Amino acid sequence: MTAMLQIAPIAHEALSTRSRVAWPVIEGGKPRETTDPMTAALQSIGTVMKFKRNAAVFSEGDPARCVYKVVSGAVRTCRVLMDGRRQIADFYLPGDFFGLDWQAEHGFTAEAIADAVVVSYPRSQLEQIAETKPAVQKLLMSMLCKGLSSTQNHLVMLGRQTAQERLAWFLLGLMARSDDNTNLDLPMSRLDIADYLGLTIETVSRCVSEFKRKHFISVAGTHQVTLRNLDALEALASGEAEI
Amino acid sequence: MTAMLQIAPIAHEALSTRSRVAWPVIEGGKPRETTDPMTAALQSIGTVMKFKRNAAVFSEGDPARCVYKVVSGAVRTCRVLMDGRRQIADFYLPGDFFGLDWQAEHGFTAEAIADAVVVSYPRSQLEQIAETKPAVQKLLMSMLCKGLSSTQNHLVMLGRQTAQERLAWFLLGLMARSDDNTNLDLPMSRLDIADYLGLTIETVSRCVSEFKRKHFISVAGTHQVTLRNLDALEALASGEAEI
DNA sequence: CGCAAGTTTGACGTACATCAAGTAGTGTGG
DNA sequence: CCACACTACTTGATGTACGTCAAACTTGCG
Repeated sequence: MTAMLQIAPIAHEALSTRSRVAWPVIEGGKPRETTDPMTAALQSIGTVMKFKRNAAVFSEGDPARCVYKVVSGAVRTCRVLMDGRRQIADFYLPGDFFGLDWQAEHGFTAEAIADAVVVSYPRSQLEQIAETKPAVQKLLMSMLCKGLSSTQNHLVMLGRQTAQERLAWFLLGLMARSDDNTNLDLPMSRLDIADYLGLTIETVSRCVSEFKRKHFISVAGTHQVTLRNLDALEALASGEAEI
Repeated sequence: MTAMLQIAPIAHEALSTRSRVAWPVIEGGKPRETTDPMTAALQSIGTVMKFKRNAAVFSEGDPARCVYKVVSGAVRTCRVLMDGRRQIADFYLPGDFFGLDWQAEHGFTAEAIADAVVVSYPRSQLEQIAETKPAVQKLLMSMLCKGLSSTQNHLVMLGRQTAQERLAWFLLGLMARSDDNTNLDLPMSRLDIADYLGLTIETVSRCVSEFKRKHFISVAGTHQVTLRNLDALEALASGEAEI
């Protein structure tokens, strides 16, 4: 509630890693960024940073000084309760912006799911640009609105959907973000999925098995999923009757 | 996903009601609005509207043409699944703005909880004002950010908290919104609370009884609650150990 | 290869949902 | 003022979806 304005710097723990790891396949997908006004205006003020798997980009309570964009890899924002329960608010894939809190402090911790490259944009400079360029201002607003809207959908899912409905919703959401390709690469672990969907790892695993049995999906190597029956998945995700 | 741009007008069903009902006691509380730049700029473009209990201010899928402010009464935003399951995204009390979707369509339905008076501001005019007055622009951004932040907190609660923790969180949230007065008026029904917290009406009722038994709260007439042990409630709400 | 981390599967427990009666509150008309 | 109905809330008995605990199985990197 009270903004404490702590002076702790943005977490740079894993900034200088140069590990030669294969980037997640996700990066092979079509780049989400075309030549929008934002990209041009932002190129100059961005700083490239690298993070190893599980390294924090920023932590809950850090002063919200920057906005970030995923270049490669993937990022999650989450909060951990005192007894270890964790809720993931969102996943960010290449091209996605995150950390747009625009308040005194970040309310969530952001961590790299897989080794990630991220560009950071100082908020102060971003605000300057926005004041002179209404197009950028509007883009910021629209990004915030999209975030709000997706968070609200997440809310409904967590409040009222069953485990199977949650998983179907999750898979279709991922599909929509990867140009409606039914071949999905899940950069995150089962635990991440569970904490995103408000379930346990075991329940997620059981639902995946159930979907395989019903031929809704097929799985290769636990991180490659192919959606095989979109109609059935969509019926589940939107809260229609069980089969 | 696809913006259909339907031409249906904003719901005006209950606009012209003039029923002489006692307004909820909430209105007696301190007005949340001081003389901010927004208020001045907005006074001219606002339209006052009245809604009877349960009347819709706007419905899911309506074109998002206006932003609204509660003058008196209370409003909820919710979504109903096909089989009747309902999730309430937020409650809005006098002074609160709602409907700030800033997208093609409203993602949720907004309904009056108690008979309500609301001011509507056309988005087109609001955008004009914002372009010339950066202060208004910033206020819009900050309102959006606050909404996002509160939705994210809601998310964690729905994903990872127990029934008792949810109720404690809810009561403390209401308290914070009413100038930290421990005497709360709940304008909403037990069903509304249940649908906000992702529970059933019976579970909410049982938790209220449990809190009474433990002397965390005392209740008069089902809608007047007094918080009697803030420490215990805060410990619960933030996910500390059970007692 | 070989180990450690991640995932799946099974047996069992529990918090919350569901179903079903009650018991306030609230408003209406005599 | 009470009788009536109606809606909202509470309480109890029982069910179930998902969590927990524990053991096997896979996967993938050193």
